Amino acid sequence: MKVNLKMLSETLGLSQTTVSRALNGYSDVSEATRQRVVEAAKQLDYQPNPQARQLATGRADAVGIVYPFGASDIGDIRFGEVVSGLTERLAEHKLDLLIHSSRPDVELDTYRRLIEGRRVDALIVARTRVDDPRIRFLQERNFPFVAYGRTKSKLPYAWFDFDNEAGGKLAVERLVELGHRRIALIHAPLELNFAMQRHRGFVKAMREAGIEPDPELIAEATLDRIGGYQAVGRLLALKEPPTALLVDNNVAGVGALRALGDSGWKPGKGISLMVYDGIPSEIPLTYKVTSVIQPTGTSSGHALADLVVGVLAGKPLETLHRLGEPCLNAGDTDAPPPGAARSRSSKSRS
Amino acid sequence: MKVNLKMLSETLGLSQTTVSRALNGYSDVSEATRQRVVEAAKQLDYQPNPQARQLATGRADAVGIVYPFGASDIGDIRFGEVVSGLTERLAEHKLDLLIHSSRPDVELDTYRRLIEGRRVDALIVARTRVDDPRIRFLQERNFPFVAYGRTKSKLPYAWFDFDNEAGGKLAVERLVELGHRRIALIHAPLELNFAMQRHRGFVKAMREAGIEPDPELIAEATLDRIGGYQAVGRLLALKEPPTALLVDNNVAGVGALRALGDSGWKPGKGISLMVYDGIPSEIPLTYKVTSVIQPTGTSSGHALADLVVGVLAGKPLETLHRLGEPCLNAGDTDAPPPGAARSRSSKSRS
DNA sequence: GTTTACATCCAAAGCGCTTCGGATTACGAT
DNA sequence: ATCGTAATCCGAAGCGCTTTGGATGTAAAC
Repeated sequence: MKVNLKMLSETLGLSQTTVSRALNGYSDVSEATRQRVVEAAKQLDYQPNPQARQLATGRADAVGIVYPFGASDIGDIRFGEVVSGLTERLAEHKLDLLIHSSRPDVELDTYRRLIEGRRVDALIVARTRVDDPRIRFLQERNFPFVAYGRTKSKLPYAWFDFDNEAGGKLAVERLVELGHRRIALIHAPLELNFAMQRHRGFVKAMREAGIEPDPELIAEATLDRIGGYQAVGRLLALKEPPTALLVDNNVAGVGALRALGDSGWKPGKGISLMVYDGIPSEIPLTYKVTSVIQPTGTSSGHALADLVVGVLAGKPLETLHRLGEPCLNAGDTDAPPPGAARSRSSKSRS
Repeated sequence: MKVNLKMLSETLGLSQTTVSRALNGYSDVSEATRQRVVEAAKQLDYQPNPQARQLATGRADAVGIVYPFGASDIGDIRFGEVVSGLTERLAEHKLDLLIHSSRPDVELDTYRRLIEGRRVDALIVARTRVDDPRIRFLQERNFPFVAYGRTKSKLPYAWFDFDNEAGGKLAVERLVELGHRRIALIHAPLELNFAMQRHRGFVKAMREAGIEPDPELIAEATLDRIGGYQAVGRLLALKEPPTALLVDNNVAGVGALRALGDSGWKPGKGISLMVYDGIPSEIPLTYKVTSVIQPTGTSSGHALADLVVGVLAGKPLETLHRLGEPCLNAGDTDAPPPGAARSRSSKSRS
């Protein structure tokens, strides 16, 4: 038989009020009784009924995330890790994660249902777009949320994102250290926030290195394998092809890798390759692609959870921003430009 | 201001009882009033408070799934799809999906928390093991659950699984049609349920085709890329190597593919390759690997959801089994055995 | 005209928890 | 003695819904 507050309080000879307050850490119950209560609760294996508590407090003790229906492309590889870190950290705050999926066209309906049905206290908006209707929707109703990725918005909101500009800079610096000057960027469409930021980081870093980026070497590629494949084809066909390649996402990166392979390229020789986010680990078996990687999915999940907790605690939104620091993950696809002295790269600072 | 049952019933001039019963489809309210009620509810945008309802009914209107913490290997690629299909179908029954993650060593604690905290009405046990403590745990407490994958258990339980034997048969039949007789199987450790079943299907199908499987051609491989890579190496080193290769999972399959590539193999020539589950679509760009594939993740999700609903409805567990039918997905890695007439394969029935 | 049987509707009692607004006691301060 | 204060504790009123056990009215059965 499930024990409830009433039973617990009766066996203790206390009122429900006191027991409840003792358990919830109120200050108007003596330390002695609190001990007794806690002890008895453990003894009887008392577990408060969440629904009753939620009804009384008006909270839902859950946060929601809407999963893009049927998605299995970019980001998915990491999604599991994010969920993992998220639920782990949320659990520490007694929050559950409610996951829903919906097709993009009815996404807002799903949001509406979750909000108006009071099933969640906050939402996490994944895969933000540059101009994101979901965020506008939530801001209009003043519903707590955390954005996973930034977006254009005048109003303050909590977000977690990667420092995409810094990542571009890391990549360029490394390639320049290797001796490259004709560095190409293959980037996703610039309406995507991350693409825009990475592009900006690339250009800025190039200029800081004293190299004016050659427009010819900046290739837009659709966010799929074919895009990367074709972009490499175009770049290799130039009269003066690049000596190094930076791909701003791993999906196009796979295509780029394949295109290089088809052209007889071998890792470590000829063109130097660097991919943002890292090629999914299943692919290269015999060598590793050098990449600019983000914090792990798990730590992103933790960060998101912390932000959610902050939002729910009513902290000012301006303070609720986290920027994940990218880092360089050296692989086997670094290569000096043709004719360069190898010494350049070995002199490089870590 | 959020409208509740009381307000709704007052504006209608009816009792809360009647309104509630009207909304919940009881038969003791006239069709006329039901119409009025439904209409008014829509008008006022009435949304019942789930917590209150749950408190009153004792249900949680949610099902839980425990996600293996930090997992990013096998199955993950599909996991998103499964979740997607699951939440979609569950939503039709007004059930939410609660997702938790936990490290394997504290998995049972997570289960206990979810159950005793009454946060969920049922659980989905993913990635079943042959002897699964989680299932024993749930059966002991008589808590509703659906297993995603079968397990050893005397007691009846609801499960969804693939017809792994049938899949092995499909594969073998196809290879035999192509003219192969020296067919190798690379399989995961047999303590894994799926591996055992697929192995059994392979052997059975071979015998039905009149071929006694050569133990030399059955290679166990660890469930990772290296395992597949090494297994292929061993097989190719035989005095009489196989002319066709069947890999029972896509993780080892990637390794096998790489091993073949390193040996100078080209798809469609030399060894015929077939992989269970299909190589993740990111990998081969210029050709497709022939594979035995399962129903999509989404449809698995649907099936799981249906089973959950069945369990909650109290249907006899013996009736709550679903077997996903595998099918052959023709790719470019089919190849006739050396010296065989091509006509064999073209004569094959679809 | 009285019964029986439906068909409709409703009052009130929970579900198990939180919390507001006191009550009670003890004790040094006045 | 009396008062003020602080420290503890508790009664009772919800939170918003479902559900039991009738009440009421009406039409068919006797």
